[in-house]
Amino acid sequence: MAEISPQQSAVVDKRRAILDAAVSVFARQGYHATRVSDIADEAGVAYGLVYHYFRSKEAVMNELFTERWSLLLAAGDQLMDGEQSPQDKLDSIARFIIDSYRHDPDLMKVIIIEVTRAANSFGRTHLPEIREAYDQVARIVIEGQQKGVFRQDVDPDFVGMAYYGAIEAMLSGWVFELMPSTAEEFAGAREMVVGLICQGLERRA
Amino acid sequence: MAEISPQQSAVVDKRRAILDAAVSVFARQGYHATRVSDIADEAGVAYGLVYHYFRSKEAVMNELFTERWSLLLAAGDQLMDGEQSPQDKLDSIARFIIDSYRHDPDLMKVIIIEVTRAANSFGRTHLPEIREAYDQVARIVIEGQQKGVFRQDVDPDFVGMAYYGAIEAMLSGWVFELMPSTAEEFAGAREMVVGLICQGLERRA
DNA sequence: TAGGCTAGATTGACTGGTCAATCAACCAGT
DNA sequence: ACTGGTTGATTGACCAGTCAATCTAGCCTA
Repeated sequence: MAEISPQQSAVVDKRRAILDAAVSVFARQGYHATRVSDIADEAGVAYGLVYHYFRSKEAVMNELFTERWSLLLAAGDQLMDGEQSPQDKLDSIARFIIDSYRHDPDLMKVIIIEVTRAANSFGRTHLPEIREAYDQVARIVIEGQQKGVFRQDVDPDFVGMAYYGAIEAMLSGWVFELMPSTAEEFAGAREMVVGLICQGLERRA
Repeated sequence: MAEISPQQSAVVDKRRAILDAAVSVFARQGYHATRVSDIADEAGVAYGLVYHYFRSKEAVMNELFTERWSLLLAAGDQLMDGEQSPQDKLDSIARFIIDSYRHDPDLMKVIIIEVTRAANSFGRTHLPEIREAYDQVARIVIEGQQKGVFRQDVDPDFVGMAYYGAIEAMLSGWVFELMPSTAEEFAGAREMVVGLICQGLERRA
């Protein structure tokens, strides 16, 4: 049989294939239960090739995390300069994360479970980048406080952690199918977290 | 005479020693990085004795989790019948968790990191018990809605997850020393989460 | 009271299986 | 014939769990 679909570039990007395979295997079995041979098999590639492109199994995971997380941080940075209200900025952050999940559930599942919430394995390693995301929220809170729309008696850093904590919990609910994950659910859930936190942050008359 | 437990006072309780040792080793190295021999060494006991008292390394962890989590659930159950306001009930739950952490930081660290947040290893196993805790919060929210003090447009189950998510994030901050953990910090942090969520839940005029 | 019997506690060397990582050989394109 | 991608069998380390041997304490019997 002829090839079903010829690759666009002359050389098939095996490195990419390995990363994509890793995402789906990690998502299915979890990082620890995944053997390097599982990744190679899923990618349709020889075992050793994984080690040609990556220093170790851990390096594969790190690459996956960094690729996506840097997008998230970039989106957050861009937000900071915008003209939106602090509430809308918080909403945009939640939206970006949830859209990431909708767009590539496996990848986000892996990142949340194996890195963000796995605070003593990969979470340890990537703590600085994770905190950077908390800090973005904190900076939005400070802005809201300066503008007088948010109460003064909360610690911005603290809100940063709590905000991400709540969003993570929500994603976990979808990942583990504790909650339905239809398009309406995604939107509804986002409005709920953002609404809950924003009203919680409001300065009172 | 029906004296207290026969040989418990004379003979050192090795089973307890093993559990206590496991807590501190798990807290120090994490579950996966802990060898059974580490636990035995820390307990000052032979390797094989661990298997005399426990079916497996995993069974040790399960015992630790269940011992403490059942206390938490019991405290929550007792709360439900009380006369306190919904807000005070939410506060009591946060207080109980934080007090648990103050009383035995290593144990709570292990439970949070290896079970509660490790949603695809032990978290999977103990999902029902963990959800039970979310449900307690959800029931409090429902009560608040019925009394008319909480807004109607939030899903109680959702708030349950978000509430625990926020508290977990806070504990993680202490565990990983991202935030100071003095007595005042503990109290201040509790007031902050509870205040944030309760104001977020308030029905508006 | 000594001696012997039993059950349970305690020991740690050993086994069996798993898997990350290596490496020498093999190809394909130039 | 050289370079760099590609292969997969092999190695070597690690560690959970087993097991047979030893110890201890209570307890019965003579």
